[in-house]
Amino acid sequence: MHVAAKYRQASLYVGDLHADVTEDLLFKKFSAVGPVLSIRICRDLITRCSLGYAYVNFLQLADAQKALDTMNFDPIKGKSICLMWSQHDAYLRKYGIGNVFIKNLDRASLNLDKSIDNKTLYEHFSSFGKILSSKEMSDDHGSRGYAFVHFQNQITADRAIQEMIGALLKDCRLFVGRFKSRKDREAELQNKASEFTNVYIKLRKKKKKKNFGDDVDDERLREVFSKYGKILSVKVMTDSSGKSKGFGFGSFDSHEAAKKAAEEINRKDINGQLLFVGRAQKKAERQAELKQMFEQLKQERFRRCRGAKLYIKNLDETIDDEKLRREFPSFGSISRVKVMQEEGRSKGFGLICFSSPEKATKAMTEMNGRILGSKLLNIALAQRP
DNA sequence: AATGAGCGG
Repeated sequence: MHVAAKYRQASLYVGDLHADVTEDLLFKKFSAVGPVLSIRICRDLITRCSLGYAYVNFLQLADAQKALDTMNFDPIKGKSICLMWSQHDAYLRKYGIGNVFIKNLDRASLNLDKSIDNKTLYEHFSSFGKILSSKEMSDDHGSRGYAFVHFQNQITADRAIQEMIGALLKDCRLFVGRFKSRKDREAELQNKASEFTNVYIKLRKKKKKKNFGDDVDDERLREVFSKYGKILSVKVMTDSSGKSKGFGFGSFDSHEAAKKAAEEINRKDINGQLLFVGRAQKKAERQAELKQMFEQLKQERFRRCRGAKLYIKNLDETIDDEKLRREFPSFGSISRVKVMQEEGRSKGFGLICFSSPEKATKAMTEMNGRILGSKLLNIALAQRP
């Protein structure tokens, strides 16, 4: 066997190194398990700054194994090192075969020494077979409650999953499963969302009455939903005093029923109020969607009003949107009128959008300086931002 | 609830 090839077998990759760790320091540490042939910390060619990883080449394979078994996650200069067999083939390193995801780990204790948790995890799971790498994810606040253990082969990984799923670790019932890439996971969630069985229901906004009347309770909601299929549960959300928050949820036993309910009740009315019914979303998802819709609306409005928007200043306090609109009737279609308000009171200025710049200009020349209520109108073309 | 990142001479 070629010399280089021989030593490569006893070569360890050392990652997560503190920038100040030196070859000397590593040599002292790893020589404790057996003779070390060479050590190299990889550095930037120009600055010579540590790239945060190194190779430790042992003379004996058994010593490398021993280092891996006993020194993984040991802190050097306060930072836990991460030991792996040197593997130059990026495909083999990154490919997801044998990679296991673990969640619901205990994160109650703010454990600043992350090496302990990592060592425990590594020791626990190495009883199933050879591990390429493992890590419990953490941040400044401690464990994030999930981890990865990458086994050398899938059979071992599946056995570990089978044995460890539902196992108790520090009072936490673990979830263990095959690792899924972000892309796969997103696709899976998308799939699940399209097969929804939970629906959200509320009244579409009106000026005064925003939500359900107080007369819509669980029973009434059950009635509304009942003709679409078997209902597992309904719930009108209430505040701490038991008053309806004006929206609720229904859970069906099948996607078909939920879909039918959403399609058929949406835009129908209940006690004369128009309803919104759709797939129940998580709050963050709903908020993101609303935000995006609002942005789009704003942009559309901006495009439509380009060059045709007037600012009206010095407005009498008694003038609201409707009164302002009525004062500009003869200049063609007005697409939008808005009197700016603060706590329900006019701020004394507003804007009007016309269907064309010509109509806006005409309106301005004819209306500027006119008296409305008790004040002289001050009109200007809105500046392009 | 949560699905990573890392490889020289």
